[in-house]
Amino acid sequence: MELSFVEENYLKAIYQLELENPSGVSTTALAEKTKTKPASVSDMLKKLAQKELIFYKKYQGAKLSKSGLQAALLVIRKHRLWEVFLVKHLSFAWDEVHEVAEQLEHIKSNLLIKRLDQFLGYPKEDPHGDPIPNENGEIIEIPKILLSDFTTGKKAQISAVKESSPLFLQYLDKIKAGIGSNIIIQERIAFDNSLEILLDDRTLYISEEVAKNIYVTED
Amino acid sequence: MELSFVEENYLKAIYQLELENPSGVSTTALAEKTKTKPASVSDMLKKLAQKELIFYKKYQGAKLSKSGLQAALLVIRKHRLWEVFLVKHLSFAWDEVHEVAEQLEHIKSNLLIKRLDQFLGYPKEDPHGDPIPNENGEIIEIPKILLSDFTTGKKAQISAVKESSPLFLQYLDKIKAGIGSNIIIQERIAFDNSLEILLDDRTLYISEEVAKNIYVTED
DNA sequence: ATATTTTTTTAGACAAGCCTAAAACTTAAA
DNA sequence: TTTAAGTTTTAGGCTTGTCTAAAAAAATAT
Ligand SMILES: [Mn+2]
Ligand SMILES: [Mn+2]
Ligand SMILES: [Mn+2]
Ligand SMILES: [Mn+2]
Repeated sequence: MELSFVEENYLKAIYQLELENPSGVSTTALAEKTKTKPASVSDMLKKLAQKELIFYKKYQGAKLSKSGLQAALLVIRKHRLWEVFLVKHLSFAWDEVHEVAEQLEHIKSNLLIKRLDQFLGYPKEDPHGDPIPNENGEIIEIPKILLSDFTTGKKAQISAVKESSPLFLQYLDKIKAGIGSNIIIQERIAFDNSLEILLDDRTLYISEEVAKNIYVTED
Repeated sequence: MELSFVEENYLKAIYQLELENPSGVSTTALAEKTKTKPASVSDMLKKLAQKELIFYKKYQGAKLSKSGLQAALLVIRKHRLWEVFLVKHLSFAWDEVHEVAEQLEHIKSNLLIKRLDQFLGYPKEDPHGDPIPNENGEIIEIPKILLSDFTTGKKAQISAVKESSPLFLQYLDKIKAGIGSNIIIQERIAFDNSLEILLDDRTLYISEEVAKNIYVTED
């Protein structure tokens, strides 16, 4: 079944929201994510349900079906492969890729994505540390812990970022925090939940907001 | 001014038809090229004229304005750069690239196209021998002679193809004719205007139809 | 349990691009 | 020069995806 640009974006948005809220995705949340109004979302949910891409009963939120999930993951696969291409081969910074990848992810050509994957050397992760689904739409979600939830004193590495807005990523560049950086929480400041951290042997302070958008894996 | 996907395609189509018919492009020709109906073209011409991308008076055909020409050439630039990328880096055959490039040409990002150009080493021509416009939308149309119009007995090289459908390009692959191949017309067969040619030292026969879709430059 | 607030859906409209059928204009033929 | 044929435009409609306003349902508070 041939999906439109817009349908693909809705499926992707449902996938992302379902990760945070596995019980079902609400109309308002989806409207916010897709930058539309709830009324528009209602229309689209009806349409996607009719195409059996989602499970949906009035007033009860939406969930991806098998085929909807597959479609969403193939779009995400393309998005992330293009991000790798832009960073590795066109010297884009990691905060510059998302907007372009939002367009490139809708290009329809199986050959293209196959050859791109090959050209890139079958990468497993995108520049933000997110896993790249395989050609069957299967993904291995790596267990990630938010830095804000991590144990004080233990060694860890930055494995991904939750937020990937240019402003946030530029801030991380500024403090020289990237995927793979070593990190230890030295102290939690009770006053504002900010953290004193050791980042690749440099001591610095980061806000709770920042810590809530960095994923780490134990070393 | 932000152009839609569809508007970009119309401008490109007008550009291509204007090359063959500099006096102005007819509604029916444009409908054929864009695979729409003349009625739809009339609507769009009105819209493009209103945006000052074309000159257009009812019943009198269309011509690109300065800004319309620029816009068309920037789309063509992107199309051709992507074709080079697909052939040189993703090992696409020259008959497989056009369809994908039709999609990629509409991706909007100045940075992307700049970096792609750099990555490719600032190519001057696409895989079909067509010149790539520069970043200002300027193009140097190389003087090309159709093989069917070329002098018998003179040495020449294949410099471009007019038609670039997969079927035609696959036929050229089959007879091992590519951009840069050496070619001499040995004899014109009066009966059907077919040609006996010497192609890189092999003698073979090609139809008039084929000869009308190959451009050569004198050696 | 009832009332109030919030969320979701429906109703009705609109823009972009497309279509068919009919009218208007242009060109070619008689 | 009138008629016929071909081309182009207009009129009216359709689809996709969006919106605002109003109605309906669900969640929350009294
Ligand atoms: Mn992204
Ligand atoms: Mn990413
Ligand atoms: Mn092409
Ligand atoms: Mn080409």
